[in-house]
Amino acid sequence: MTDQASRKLYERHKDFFESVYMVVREIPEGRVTSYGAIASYLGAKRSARMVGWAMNASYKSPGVPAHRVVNREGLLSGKHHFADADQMENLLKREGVEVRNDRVVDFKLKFWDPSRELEVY
DNA sequence: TGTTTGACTGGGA
DNA sequence: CTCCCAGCCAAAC
Repeated sequence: MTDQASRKLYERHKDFFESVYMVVREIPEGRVTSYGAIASYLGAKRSARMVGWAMNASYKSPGVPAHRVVNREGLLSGKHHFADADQMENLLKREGVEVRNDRVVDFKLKFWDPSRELEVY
C-alpha cells in the first residue's frame, strides 16, 4: 500500500463518525435512510455496523436526527437507545412518518438515499 | 491479550 | 417466511 493510500485510509477512519453525522444532518424532515446507505455513501459499504456505533455516540453531537436512521427493512432497530422506548417512533410520527409494529410504513417512498441526493465531494 | 458483542447487510439454504 | 454465515471493527470485559 502506498503512503498516500494509507494516509487516506487513516483520515477516513479518523473522521468516520463525524462524516456519518454530516450525512445524517442532511436527512430531510419526514424522510429516513438506512445504516448501510450511509456507509455506502461514505465508501465503506460493508461497515454499516460502524454507522450504528456512530449513532450510539451521536447524543454527544448536537443536531443529529438519529431517529431518521433505520435498518434496511425500515425497522426501528435503534429504538431502545433513545430516552424512552417510544421516543424514536414519536419523533418520526411527529414529522409525518407513519410507524406500525416498529416499522416505517411506505419505507420505499420515505427512503432518502444519500448516494442519490448528495453531491459526491 | 483474547473473546464477545452489537442501532448492519447481502447472499444463500 | 425463517435461519445461518461472512465480513465488518469499536468497545467492553
